[in-house]
Amino acid sequence: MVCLLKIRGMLEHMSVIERKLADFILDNAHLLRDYSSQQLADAVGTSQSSVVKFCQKLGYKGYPDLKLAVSEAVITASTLQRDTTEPSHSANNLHTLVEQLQFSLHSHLRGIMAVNDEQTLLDAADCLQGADRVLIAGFGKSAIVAHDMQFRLLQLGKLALLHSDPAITLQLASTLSHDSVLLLISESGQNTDLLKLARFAKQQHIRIISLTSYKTNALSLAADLALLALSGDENVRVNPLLVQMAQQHLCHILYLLLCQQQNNDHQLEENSKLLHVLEQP
Amino acid sequence: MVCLLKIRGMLEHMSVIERKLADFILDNAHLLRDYSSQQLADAVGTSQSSVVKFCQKLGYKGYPDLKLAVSEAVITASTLQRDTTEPSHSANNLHTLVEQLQFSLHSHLRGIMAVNDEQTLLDAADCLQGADRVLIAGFGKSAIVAHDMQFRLLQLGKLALLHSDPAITLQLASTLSHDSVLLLISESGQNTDLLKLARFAKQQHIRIISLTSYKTNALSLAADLALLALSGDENVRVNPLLVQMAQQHLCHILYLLLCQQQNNDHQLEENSKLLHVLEQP
DNA sequence: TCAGTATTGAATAATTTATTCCAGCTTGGC
DNA sequence: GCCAAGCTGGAATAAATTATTCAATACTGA
Repeated sequence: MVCLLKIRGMLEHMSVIERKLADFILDNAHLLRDYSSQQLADAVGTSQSSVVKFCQKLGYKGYPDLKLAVSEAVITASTLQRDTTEPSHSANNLHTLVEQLQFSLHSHLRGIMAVNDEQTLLDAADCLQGADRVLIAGFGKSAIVAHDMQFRLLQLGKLALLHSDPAITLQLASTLSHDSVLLLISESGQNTDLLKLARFAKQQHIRIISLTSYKTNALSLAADLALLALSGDENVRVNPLLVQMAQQHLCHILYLLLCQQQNNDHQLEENSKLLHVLEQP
Repeated sequence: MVCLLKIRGMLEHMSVIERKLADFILDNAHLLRDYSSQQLADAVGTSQSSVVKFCQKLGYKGYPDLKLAVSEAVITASTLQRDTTEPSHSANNLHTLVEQLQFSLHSHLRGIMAVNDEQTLLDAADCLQGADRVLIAGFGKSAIVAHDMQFRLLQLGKLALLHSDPAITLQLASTLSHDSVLLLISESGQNTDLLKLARFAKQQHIRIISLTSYKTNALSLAADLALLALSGDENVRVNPLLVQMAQQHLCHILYLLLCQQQNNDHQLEENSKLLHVLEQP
């Protein structure tokens, strides 16, 4: 499961041969079981050594390691499908749509703990916990996630800054201290404004947490802690939804971790009282 | 699955060493993944060649073949277990947290089609489809959902208005026509500003869609179409997350319905090109 | 006891996988 | 536009893993 997601997530950053290998594996995951590295190389039209290098680049020890991971993915996928009464082709259009969306979402969220190092998540929570203030930056579609995260942090009584204007966000950055944290949210990890922010924060020795959707990108490289919300649904319309939901899910996990850490329920209660007052006429 | 059964079935007819091998594999099936034939031989106290012969005797081509079969068995067993016996109380805190969150989320999203009338959803999509513009209103935590929905609609080329200030939102409402739609998002359905908007829209005969979290409330009563994103987790910290995710999920369903209806992929592509440009340095 | 058979492991062959090294290509700086 | 640096991919080769052979030993039934 995770393995194929990982491959899909890296598709963009691959060379021609790597891409061919990736495509073949994604299309024929079930065949890989009976392929040796040489056979795979022949099937794709490359050399055996390139296959091995491809595996290692993806983070596997070698070919057998990848092969096993892919086999696992194939099996879990098929069992999961069997279990969740899989996307039925019922006569009803709407129900099918919803079922498929929920199925994809469920599968993708499950992959989160696999692509993110456990320690990184804990560290990120610690980092936020210790921060005197957090500047969140995310523009475009990432703004939604940023907005969400800001709300969570405020709910915990943590000063979280966010502005939709990149220039003002930069100004806000200048108010940060060494104890502050910069949280950068971007799907591609290439957004110029965020990179500027990252550069500034690096100069000032302000800690950076990134939340992106590809393993290696300018932002995650610049970050002290890099969180990932991979995805990789082939449906162009569904994929962005999944990526976003995955990002928010990660934020929610961080939020719950922080809740646990400070374990001060009264803070939360006060806040919910506050909101309750706001909702009253 | 089959593999381990097969081994068990042959236990009686095995020699001493074979028996030792079988026992070890049955007891440590999960370890086999990382064992070479030599390592297994050492672990059992026999020779590597005996391991291979054992595999062949069982009907496998060789050691890697058996290894793969055992791995498959382990995985199917564990996935089945994970799926049926829900939130495991594993030693690991973080994993437990995440599993529970995902489990709750999955269950709650599944309930969406039960609490929402199918026709209402379709009508809501039609309604949005036909609107010349959509004014979205949602404050506080609902603002995140509102933000999300605005983004989706804009992506479809639909003019969607949203402002964080209630007063300005009211001003925006005055620009609506009979062909417009007002989308009101609120958890409780009691927010005064939203009720004011609803009252105004009613006077002007502007259609209202509500998205709330309780079956009967002032907003849903005032709305022409009432969507529901119920929840009800006992955990005070998790519940708000679930409610919000459910609301967003509903928005996403509407979005996908609209996609289907207009079925104009090029609009989407144009937009993604647009975003691509924005992401470039 | 002894021939016949089965089992085992050391040695070795065969296969598969991993690494090294070099050629060709792209990239970025001057 | 050119050169250096770095990256990519493949041939050759090394290393590792797996499979086979074969001889020694143990067991079985007469």
